[in-house]
Parts: sequence; C-alpha cells; structure tokens
Amino acid sequence: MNDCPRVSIKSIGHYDGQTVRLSGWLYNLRRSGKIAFPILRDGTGFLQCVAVKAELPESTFEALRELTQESSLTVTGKVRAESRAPGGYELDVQEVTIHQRIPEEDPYPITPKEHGIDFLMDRRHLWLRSKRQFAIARIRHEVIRAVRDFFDDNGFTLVDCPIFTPAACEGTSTLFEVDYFEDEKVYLTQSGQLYNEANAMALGKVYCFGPTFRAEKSKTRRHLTEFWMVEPEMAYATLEDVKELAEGLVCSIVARVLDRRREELKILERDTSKLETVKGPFPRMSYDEAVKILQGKGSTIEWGTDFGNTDETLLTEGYDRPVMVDRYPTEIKAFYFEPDADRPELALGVDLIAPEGYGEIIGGGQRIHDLNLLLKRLEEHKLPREAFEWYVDLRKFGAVPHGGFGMGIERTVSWMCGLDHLREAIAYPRMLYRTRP
RNA sequence: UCCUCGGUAGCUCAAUGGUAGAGCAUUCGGCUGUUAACCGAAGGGUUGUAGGUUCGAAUCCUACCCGGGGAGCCA
Repeated sequence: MNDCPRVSIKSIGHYDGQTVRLSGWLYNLRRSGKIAFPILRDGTGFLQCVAVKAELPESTFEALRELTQESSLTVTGKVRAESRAPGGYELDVQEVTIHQRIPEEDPYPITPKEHGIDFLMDRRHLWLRSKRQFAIARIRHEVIRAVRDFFDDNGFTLVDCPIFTPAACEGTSTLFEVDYFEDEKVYLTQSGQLYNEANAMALGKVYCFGPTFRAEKSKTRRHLTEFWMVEPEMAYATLEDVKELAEGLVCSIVARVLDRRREELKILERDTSKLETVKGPFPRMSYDEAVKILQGKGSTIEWGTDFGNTDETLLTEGYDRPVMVDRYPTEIKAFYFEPDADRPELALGVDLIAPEGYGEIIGGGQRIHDLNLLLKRLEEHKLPREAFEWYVDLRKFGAVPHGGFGMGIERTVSWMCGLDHLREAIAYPRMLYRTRP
C-alpha cells in the first residue's frame, strides 16, 4: 500500500475511487463508539476522513479514535465522492501512521471554540493553522501574485530598493534609527520611492516590493509598524498616467482573487458582491470637490487639512468601487510632488480610497522634475542637501516628468478578505505593543 | 503621546459589598453519519500586582503592570 499515490487535499478530486496517502495534521475529531470522523488539514485544504471500527484492525481504530487535535499523521484510504461533504469528497481510512501524538497533559491550546485576540496573538505561530488564517494567507499570496503579474505583464522591471537608507523620504519623525554604521546615521526605509525614481530613469517602468517601517505611535486597526508595500514608478508619466495605472492594478487584483480564491473567500464569509462591482472607471474627484462633499455630509473638515478616517469612509459612501481623489494642498503633501501648473498651491498627488471603510490603500502622484523647484522644496522642508545630492542629480541629467505610487499590501488584503483588523493580513504583525512571536 | 474600555478555571464569560459559577476544553463512561457533534459524571480558582476603606472586597478607592478600541499620522 506504500506505493499508492501521495496526494494533497487540494487535488483529492482527481483520485475518486482510488487508494491514496495523505499526510497532515488532525484539525478536529468527532467520534462515537464505532465510527470516527477525523478532519485532516495539509496546508492545501481540509478533508473529513471516515474510520469505521468494523472495517479496521482494533489498534488502528483505537489509535485514531484517541488521537488529539493537531497531532501529525499520515492516512491511507480510498477517496469517495460524498454529497454531504463540504468539498465533495471524503476518505475512507484503511491505514494510519501517527508521527507525533500530542499528549492530553499539554494539549494544543487553540480549540475550535472562541478565543480572545490577546490569547490568539500570543500564539500567532499556532493560530496560522486555523481555517480562517489559512484562507487569509492564501488570499494574500494571490494578491501578491496578481501584483507581480500585473507589473510584469505591463513592461515593468522589478528593481528592489535598499532597506537601510541614509535619509528620510518624508521627514525624519517616523523613522527607525539603526545604530550600527560608522560615521553615519542610518534608518529603516519608509518608502523605496526616491530610489525608484532613479531606477525609472534607467529602466523606464519599474517597481519595488518590500517591507516598510513607520515609527508612528499609531494604535489602530489600520496601522502596522512593519508592512509591505509595492511601489511602481514610470518615466515620461503624468498624474493621469499614474491614476490609470492605479486603477488598472486594483481591478486586476480584485478580478484575480475572485477568479482563483472563491473557496477562501467563502471560508471568510466575504460578501463577494461587494467585490464584483470593482471595475473601471473609478469615480474621480479633486480635493476641492471632496472637501465640499464632506462638508455637505456634516464633516468638520476645512480646506487645507487632510482627511480623517471617518472622512475617507464618508467619501466612498454611495459608491460600489474605490474613489480617487487628486490635487491636494501642497502644504499637506511631501516635498517631491509636482505642483499643478494652473494652481501652484495644489500638488499633483492622488489617493485611492477603498470602499467599505477600508480607507486609503494607494497614495502617489507626479514628481517634481525641475531642478530649481526641487532645490527650493528641499530648502523649504529643511532637508539636508548632501543626503539628497544623488536625488538632485536626476534633475540635472535628462529630467522628465515622472510619477508613481505606493500600495499597502496588508490594507489591500484586508479589503479583499473583509477583515476588521490589519493584524490578520500578515503572518507576524508588528505593532506598537506587540512584537512577539 | 492623549482619550476610552477591559484583566475571574486551560479558553469564552457570569457573579446587588455577604458560600466564586456556567458553557467549552481535559479525564472517565455512552453513542455507526457527525459538521463548533451529542448525552451523563468528575477534577480544575492566590479574581493582573501592591496597598487602602470595611465586620466582610472579584465588586469601592489609589498606584502600577498587561491588553483591546480610538485620536493625531499614514499605506
């Protein structure tokens, strides 16, 4: 029987009627005196097995019947189509090899019952085995694949940017200082954008994808201290090109997740009708218009300030897809934004705000390409010219209009999955008061 | 950093200032189609820590520790 095929739960449907081997962990066990229903998980799915006492050696049946949650085992048995099973198939057990049996004295702590968030977060390394976390991990993987495919298929070259950086992209207040390098203060990156601009001048269309660190004392369900961001940057591009790219990317991600991760969305009980409508063109509005709309809806926002979280939710209200807001006051944006030619007090930046209260998932725009303007901005923002010398070079040697954006992976995954907290969108979230495991 | 809520059995939670309890988990017994399986029984507690008020504190007061949510900031 050892020569029967070793299969994964995901592909079990191809082996109907055949005897196969399945290796995994005991997810749950229901049993009576003469029949037992062990549910196995193997990282590709969940499958209920059926062990009938009368059809098995006494020792095999008893070993299985007395098995504990999350013990590791290999089961040999016959695949059978079963209309009562959630996945359509079951496995009739013939042989069992137990690799490790978890003793009753020190059982697996995460039972199929309810647990509090503190308890689960302390056991994040085990919590990942749960069905819900399994589904989220697979959707995150699909989102990332969709992102890479989108850029790869549209002529972008991946050029990853450094994580140790000598200067801030947007001010030093939220940077993590690294005390190691001699002669120089070095920080953990909060964006690869500045390097991306250099890369775009070399390769035209580029993107980087990696971790980002923000030393913000944020303590909300929308913030992580360490998160992943994908950042495209294009040479010879305007604000309109950036908006079109952002829209195309988001549509492509949503379509891909709907196409390939139906099972996982179902596990999460995600209302997919709210994703089906996410198609271009997205509603577009200027910051001016957005402020008027918000004031009309009772927000206390005033022109010249940034949106709060409730403002973002209000803005997308009544829309079944993300909303793009552009042309923000220069005052509240980073130093590198190109000003609007007609109204220099506005920056050619754009934010993409996801519906259902998920807020800003993309922020970007057109960058300054004029040398003198950039020098002026560096001065206004009191940024050290020396650290930005190489960045200034880009405006000295063949400067062109260019732009791009950053998209937060965890916020996007949260939106796709319908999560109510960012911490579930990454395997090991790093937050203000949580750095373990 | 500020505001706010919370900490009781392994877990999730109850308990008017007056004998600390339930469900689940665990152990034992029963059950051949269970879907968070079910039924019966048993064991399981320094009520986050330190102090105070009181005849008496899980409960009221003070300080501290730990965590949840939110604000600002941002993806």
